[in-house]
Amino acid sequence: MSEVDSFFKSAFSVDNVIFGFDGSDLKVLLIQRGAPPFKGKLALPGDLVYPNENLETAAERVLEQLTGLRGVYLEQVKAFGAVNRHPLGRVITIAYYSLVKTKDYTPMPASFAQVASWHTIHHLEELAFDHNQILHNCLLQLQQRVRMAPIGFELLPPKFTLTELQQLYESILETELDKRNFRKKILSMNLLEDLNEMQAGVAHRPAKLYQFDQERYKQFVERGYSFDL
Amino acid sequence: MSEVDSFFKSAFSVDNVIFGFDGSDLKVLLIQRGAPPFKGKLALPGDLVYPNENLETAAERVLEQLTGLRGVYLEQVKAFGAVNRHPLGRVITIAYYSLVKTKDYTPMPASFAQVASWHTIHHLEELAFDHNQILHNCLLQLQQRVRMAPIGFELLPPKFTLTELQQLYESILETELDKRNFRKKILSMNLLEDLNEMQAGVAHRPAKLYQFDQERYKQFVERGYSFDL
DNA sequence: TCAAAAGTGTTCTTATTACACCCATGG
DNA sequence: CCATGGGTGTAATAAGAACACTTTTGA
Repeated sequence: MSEVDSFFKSAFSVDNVIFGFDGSDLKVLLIQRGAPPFKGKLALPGDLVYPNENLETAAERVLEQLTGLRGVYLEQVKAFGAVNRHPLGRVITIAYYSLVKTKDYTPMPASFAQVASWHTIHHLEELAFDHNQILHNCLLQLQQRVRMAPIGFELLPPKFTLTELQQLYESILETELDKRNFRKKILSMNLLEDLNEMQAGVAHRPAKLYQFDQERYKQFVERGYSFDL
Repeated sequence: MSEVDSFFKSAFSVDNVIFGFDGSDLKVLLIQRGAPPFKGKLALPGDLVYPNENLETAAERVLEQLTGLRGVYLEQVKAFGAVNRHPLGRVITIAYYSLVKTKDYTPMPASFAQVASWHTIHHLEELAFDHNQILHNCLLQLQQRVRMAPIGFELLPPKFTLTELQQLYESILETELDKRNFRKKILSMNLLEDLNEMQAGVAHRPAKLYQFDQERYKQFVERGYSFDL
């Protein structure tokens, strides 16, 4: 084999950290591996990238095969390429994270997965490959992202309460926030529309429902902001 | 060729955006390509990654072959993998940026380069491959980084003036800063040590020289901060 | 009537901004 | 003596942090 050929004895994959929010906790969608290596272990959903496929397309494909979802929020984090990260050969992987509304998710066992299920982010067991490290890096990037631009629209149902929004921020940032200060700040951005509707069927005073102002949401995504809480 | 084999008909490379600061402007070290494709065009220094080489090691190697420098600041940004980004085949590249003191740099024509030289970041001509896009992304990441942790130590000589430090921030962030407010803020961090030395040989009132407090610098790098200017 | 979460303002402290003049040196 | 950049403080404004009680509903 010529030297040049040896450069082409490697493959690349994408791995996707799919975040969801169930109303109180930030979750990640993991699969149980159906084949060696690491058969039976929990892992991030991922696949090899086809030779004529863009990286982002591959990440979208993995997501769609697993969840049936298209057009969701997806962002590349970085590449992981330690020589021995894959036991069967040199495989570098490009990590993405995506944000999905858990209610839109309908389980679809994909070719690369036997079982997919939601897991709480914190205190996770050991995952296959270097996936703990990948997950950790994606979480860090999400935590940075949430301070620069709004992401609630991607993770919350169309109508939500301020407490749900606050819990979303708290579970992403792993911190507690002051209720009054949070409301003051988020409402002062004019990002939310009061729907003049109430929660129903809860065993306490019902909360007002809000939705995002789409125009303003887009502006914030594009121009960014600093959201110190 | 089997389907599995076709996954291994691809290669990966690293490309390195090497930033330097000449005392007034932020610069990037570019090479003139000595071989096709894009022969004669300016490009980021980069190389294929050896089959048994870690990505970061490859980025360090490119940097050292070009500049002779080891142990400098180096950070991965992301992967670029559009199907047609390389005219000769499927090559995805992992982009890094590094920060060097321009005075430490001694030109070393590497195998992959005929000429290397510093260029101002803004208003660059068209580069080979997708290198304009890569450079732009690396600059964005540097701009974010500089708000989270100090980077002056990597780019400035051991002794520097407050005005030099301010010009560094201004050229990275592409903005103008108020002199008094900048000094107030940076000095209040206790990050700088007054050396009780002065500039000499300048045709104006000589400036005080400072150096970084190594311990405190390390703390800030690890714990981060929010540096809004 | 109890439990549970919703909703609501003010004060204090801290950080940010805007702004203009005199000083020390080399040529 | 002139040109050049170095060095300094204050007042006004804005943002952030801390904090406790009343309301509404279902069980």
